[in-house]
Amino acid sequence: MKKYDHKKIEKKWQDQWKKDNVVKIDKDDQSKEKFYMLDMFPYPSGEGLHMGHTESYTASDVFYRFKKMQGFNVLHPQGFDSFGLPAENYAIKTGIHPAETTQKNIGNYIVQMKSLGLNYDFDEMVNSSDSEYYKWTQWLFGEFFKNNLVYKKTSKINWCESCQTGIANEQVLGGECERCGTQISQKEIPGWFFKITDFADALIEDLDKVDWPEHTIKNQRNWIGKSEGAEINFLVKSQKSKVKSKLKVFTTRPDTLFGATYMVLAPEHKLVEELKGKIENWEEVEKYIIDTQKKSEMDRVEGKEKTGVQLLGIFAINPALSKAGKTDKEDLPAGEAGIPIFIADYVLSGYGTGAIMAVPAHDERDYEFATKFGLEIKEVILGGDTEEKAYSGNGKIINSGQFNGLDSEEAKEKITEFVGGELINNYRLRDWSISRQRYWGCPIPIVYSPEGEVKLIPKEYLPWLLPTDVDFKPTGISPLADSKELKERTEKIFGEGWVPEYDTMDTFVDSSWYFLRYPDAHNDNEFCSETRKKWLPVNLYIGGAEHTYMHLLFSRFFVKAMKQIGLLDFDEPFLKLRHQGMVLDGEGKKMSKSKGNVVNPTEMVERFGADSVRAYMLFAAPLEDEVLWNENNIVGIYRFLEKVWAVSENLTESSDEVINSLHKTIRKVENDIENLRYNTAISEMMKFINIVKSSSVSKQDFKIFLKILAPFAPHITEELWESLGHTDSIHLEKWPEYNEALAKDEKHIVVIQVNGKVRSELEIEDGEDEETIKKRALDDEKVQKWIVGKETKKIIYIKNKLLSIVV
RNA sequence: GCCGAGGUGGCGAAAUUGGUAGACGCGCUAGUCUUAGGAACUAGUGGAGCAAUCCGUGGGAGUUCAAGUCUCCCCCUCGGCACCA
Repeated sequence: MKKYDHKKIEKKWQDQWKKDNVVKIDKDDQSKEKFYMLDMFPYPSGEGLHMGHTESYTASDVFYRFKKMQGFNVLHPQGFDSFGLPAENYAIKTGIHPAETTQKNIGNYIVQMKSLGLNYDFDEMVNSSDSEYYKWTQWLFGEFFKNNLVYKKTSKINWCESCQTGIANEQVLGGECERCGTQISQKEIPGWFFKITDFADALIEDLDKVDWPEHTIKNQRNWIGKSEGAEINFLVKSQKSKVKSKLKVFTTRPDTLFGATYMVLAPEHKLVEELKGKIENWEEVEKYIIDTQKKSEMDRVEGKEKTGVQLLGIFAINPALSKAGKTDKEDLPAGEAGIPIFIADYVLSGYGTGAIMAVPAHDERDYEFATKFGLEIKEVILGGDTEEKAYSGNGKIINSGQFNGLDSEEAKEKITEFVGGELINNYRLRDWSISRQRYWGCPIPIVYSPEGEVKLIPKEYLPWLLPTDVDFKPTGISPLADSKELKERTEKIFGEGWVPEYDTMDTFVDSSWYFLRYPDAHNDNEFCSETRKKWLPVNLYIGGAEHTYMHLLFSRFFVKAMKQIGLLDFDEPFLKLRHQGMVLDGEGKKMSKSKGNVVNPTEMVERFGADSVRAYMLFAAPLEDEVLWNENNIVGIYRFLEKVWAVSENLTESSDEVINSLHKTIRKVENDIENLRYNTAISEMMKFINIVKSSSVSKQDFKIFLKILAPFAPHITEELWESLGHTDSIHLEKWPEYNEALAKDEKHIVVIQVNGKVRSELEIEDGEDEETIKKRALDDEKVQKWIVGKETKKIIYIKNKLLSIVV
C-alpha cells in the first residue's frame, strides 16, 4: 500500500492542470447559466501572500469548483491592485523602480496561489498598474469629467506630512494616516474630486437590494451619515451700525427653535472674517481662531472641555421670536434682546453650514457650553426625566407660542415653515478627493493650456503613460513634475506652454472598477464589450471586513455613476458579500512582523500539503470568525485525508448504514457550501469516513464521496480518482445528487420527558403511530417510576424526536 | 459615550432555529501492537457522586410541558466611530 504523499501528488496535479489549462472558460458560452465568483484582488507586497488571503481565496475556490460542478459557467478571476505607496517607498529606499518590484511580487503571488491549488486564469488577470488597465481608469475619469461627476477645487484637504500627499476622509483613522500613523494636518491645495455626494441617497437606499452582512450595511449607512433636518436663517445685527447679515444654520431639531438662546459658529466660519470690523473684541477672537488652527483634530476631541469666545458687538435674532416669524422683520417684541453669538471649536466648519443654533435645554453639548458661560436655558419640550441635564428626546412643545401642545415631529415641519426655513437632508459623506501628490499611481488625464484652461486628454492619447524619468523622493509636489519626457510629450501634442496635471489618482480609484474589467480583460477598444457585460454584476464577493467603508462604498459609487452615464444597467456591483475572519496565531494574537509570529502559507503548504491547509482553514471556524492557526490541530485534517486514502484501497460493498450516511452527507455538504458553512460541511465528511471505517463501502459510492470532497481537497481527490481508473479530471464531474429516500432514517430515538426532564428513550420505526409510542412510553419502566400514582395532564409528541409527559 | 459582533468542556467549535447541549476535530486517560513512540488501532473523556440522581451554555429574573435559542435587567471581551448640530 502506497502512502499518502501530499508533496508528490500536489506537484503532479498542479503541473497537469497547467498543461491542460483547466481554468480556461469560454466567456461567451451561452448554454450555461453564468456565475461570477470574485475575490478582492491583493496588493502585491514583498511579503507575499498572507494567511488571511489563504483563507478567503480558498473559500472562493471551493465555491467556484462547487458551482462549476453544478453546471454553471463560472468566472473566477484574480488580479493585482498594484499601484500604491509601499512599492514607491521601497523605490525611494533602494532606487529600484516600482514597476520592477511590482512585477516580481506578482510573479511570487501567482506561484503561491498555484501552490494552494487555487484555480485562477492568470491569462485573464487585471493588473491596475499596467497601462492596458489604467488606460480605462483614465477613460472612466474622462467620462466622469464630461458628465460633470468630477471637478477641481482648491480646498483644505487632509495632508499626511510623512507620505507627502493629500488623502481622503475615509483614509484618516482617528486623526492619523491609515498608512503610516502620522498626525494628519489640513492643507489648502487644489485637487480633483468625484461627486460621490450626488449619490448619497441612492447609496443608502440600494443597500436594501444586496445580500450583505448586517454590520457592513450598517457601517455603510453610518458612514454616509444622513440626517434629516432644516436650514434656517438667522439675522445677525451689529449693535452700532445698521448692517445686517444672514446666518444659515442646519438643525435636526427645528422644533426646538424657540429654545435657541445663543448661536455658535465654527472658528473658520466666513462670517467671522466678514464682520471683523463690527466685532469689538477682535483680538481675543483672532487668538482663539489661531489657537484652534494649531490644534490637531485629535487635540480638539481630547480636550473635551468646551471652549469658545463671544463675538461682542454683534447679536443674532431668533426668527421664531421676531414679530412675524421672519428674519427680515427684525423687530423684537418689547423687552426682547438679540441672542449672543460665539465661536467655539465644538462646531465643525465642515459639517452642515458650519454654524448652529444652540438649544441648551435639549442638547447636551449646548447645555455643557451654556452652563460654563452662564447662558440662558429655555425648555421648549416637555418630556423625559426632569433630573436630566438636557432632554434630547421628543415630546410636547411648550413655551413656543402658537405651537404649544404639538408633538415634536409635527412641530418640526410647522416651525420650519413659519420662519421660512427649508427642510433638507445633511450628510456626513463628502466628495471624494482623489488627487495624490505621489508617483506610483494612475496619471490624471488632464492638461492645462498656457492660460490655465483645463482640458481633458482625448481618448486617442490614452493610455496617458506614467513617465519613468522621475525622482521618487517626495517633496510635496508630485514627482511627475520633474519628468522631462512628460513635459515634452504634452507640448508636442497640445502645443507650447501646455502643462500636464502632475497629480496621480488615489489607488482606490483603480480598485473601484476592476471587477468590471475581468469579463473582457484584454479588450483594447472598450472597458468591457456589451456582450461581456452579461457577466455583471458579481454574484458572490468574498473579502476582508476592513473594506466595509472605503472600497465597497467607492465601488458602489462607480457603478451608480456609470449607470447614470449609461455605461452599465444595474445598481449594485456585488449582489452577495461575505467576509472572512482574521487569521491569528496559535495563541490568538494578531500576526505581525514585529512579534515574529507571522505564518508563511507556502511553508505550511510544504509541510502539510495544500489540501490540508485549505481544509483546515475552512474547518477550524466559521468563515466569518477568527481562525487560530494552530499547527497541532491541522493534524486532524491530515489524518482525515490519510483515512480517505486508506479507504480507497479497501473498496468492497456498501453497508446500508454507509449508503444512508452517504446521501445525508451529500445533502448536508451541498447545503453547507451554498451557505458558506464550510466548517460543518467538512465535519460531515469526517463523520462519513468514520462510518465507512467501521463498515464498508463500494467503489461506486466512494467515488461519489470523492466528488463532494473535491472542491475542498482538489489534489488528493484527483489522484484517487485517477487510481480508480479515470482518465478525465474529477473536477469536470457533475455534482452528485442525493436520494431523499435513502437519506432518510428508518429508526429514530425518541426521548421521553416527564415534566420537562429526560427520563428515558425509545427506539421507534420511522412513521410509527403516535398512540403506540405514547403507550410504549407510559409502560416504560423508567417512566413509570416518575408517573406512578399521578394524573397525566398532558402529552406532547414531536414527530420522531420527543415525547413530553406532564403530570 | 454611540454603533456593531460575541460570551457554550482543557482548546477550536456543533446544535435541523423552542425539542436528548457539547456533533466533528485537537488534547487528555487507559489498553493493543511495538526495541521505542510525539506512529497506528481500540475504548473512554462537561462537573459531582459507588449509585439512583443532581448540577451545567457570562450573571439574575421571566414566558413555556420544554430555553444555548424567546422577553426584560446586569456584567465582561473584541472590532469600529468619536463634539455630525
